[in-house]
Amino acid sequence: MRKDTKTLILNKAESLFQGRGFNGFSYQDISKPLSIKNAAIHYHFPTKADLGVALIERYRALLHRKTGDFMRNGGDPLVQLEGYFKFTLHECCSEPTMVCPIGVLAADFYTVPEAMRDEGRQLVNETLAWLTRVLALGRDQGVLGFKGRPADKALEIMACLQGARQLARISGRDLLEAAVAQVRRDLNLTS
Amino acid sequence: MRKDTKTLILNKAESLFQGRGFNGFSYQDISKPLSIKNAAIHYHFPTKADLGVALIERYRALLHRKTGDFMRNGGDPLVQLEGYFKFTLHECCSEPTMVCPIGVLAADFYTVPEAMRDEGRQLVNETLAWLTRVLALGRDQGVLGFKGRPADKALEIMACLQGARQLARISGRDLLEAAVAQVRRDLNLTS
DNA sequence: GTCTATAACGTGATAGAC
DNA sequence: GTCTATCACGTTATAGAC
Repeated sequence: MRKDTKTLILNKAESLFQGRGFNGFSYQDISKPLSIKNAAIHYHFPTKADLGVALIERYRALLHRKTGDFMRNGGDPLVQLEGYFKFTLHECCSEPTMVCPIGVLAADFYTVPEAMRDEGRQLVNETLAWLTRVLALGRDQGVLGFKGRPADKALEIMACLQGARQLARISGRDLLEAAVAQVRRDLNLTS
Repeated sequence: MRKDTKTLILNKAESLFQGRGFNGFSYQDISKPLSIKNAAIHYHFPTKADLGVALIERYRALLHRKTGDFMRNGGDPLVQLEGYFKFTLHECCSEPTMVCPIGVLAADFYTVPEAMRDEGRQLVNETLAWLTRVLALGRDQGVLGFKGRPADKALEIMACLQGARQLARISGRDLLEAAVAQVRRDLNLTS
């Protein structure tokens, strides 16, 4: 079950990226625990910018896969919304003390290569567009209740989950679950 | 109208901190535009940790002053809520492209000295407690409508504003205003 | 593909003159 | 309170052997 070095580097870099920010880790932080040398990292990712872009690209691909999975489940908007909440709570980050890639990207935005910024913009826009469709469908079917345009509600929900993860990191991880519960309450979702 | 060097350093550091994160700027980034030397910064703030703590402390004091001002306006919960929205939209950051101190702190949390983390925890807890009181009062008076406990709604609102600022930075600044508008809509606030 | 060795630079920090 | 000069270290990155 061993993986190739490139994947091991990406995995380690990902947890460092989400744990300490793009400027909060160095090549040494990756190479030492993997028992390799810095030069090996440079072979796979010539510059740190290349590594950063690869990280965002991989996360974006993961999200594509996930929203695709949600969609495949009969297209039921409730199932899709549940999938999104579950992803946010348990899959978007390897540990509860991590910050999701979008949060890291936002904080380090102007210190990061333009290619990473581009990836981030697409990530945000795609997620908002997907969530807007889910909400519109749910309200049309009468299984979701909210005021205003679906696009605005989608923005509010995504922002809330995004911000809740920040607050949870600073002040206690249960804040994330409490925020999701309140979002569900607002949408007239029981259970 | 000239200010003392210590304040000038703090001002410059603040915009760098909110613009690039705690690990995204150096003493040179402060000293060069101010036409002073690095050693002058070390005189006022012996270590970068001291500078970071001073930044959070100052922001926390600003927020205390603001929530005090809100309270003084007759204690009307609507006025207080408006003040909070206005602060978030226009006063919490010097420019719309900045990230608020809490967002920066969350991203850099584990790379930052413990004293800064402590300040951050108090900042979050105090703000949530204040907002909870405002919401409870507003619902008791019948001028605000929401489901669930005031503490959960306060968390949701604060998280939403926090996250909206992130998304706005990545994908366009109008997202922040749109998110606030939706929060107001949810609370049955017209205008 | 991974290594050793090294370059070129920026970093936070300190000592001591003025 | 601010300066010059300097330190010890970590950083990203490259060249070339294996």
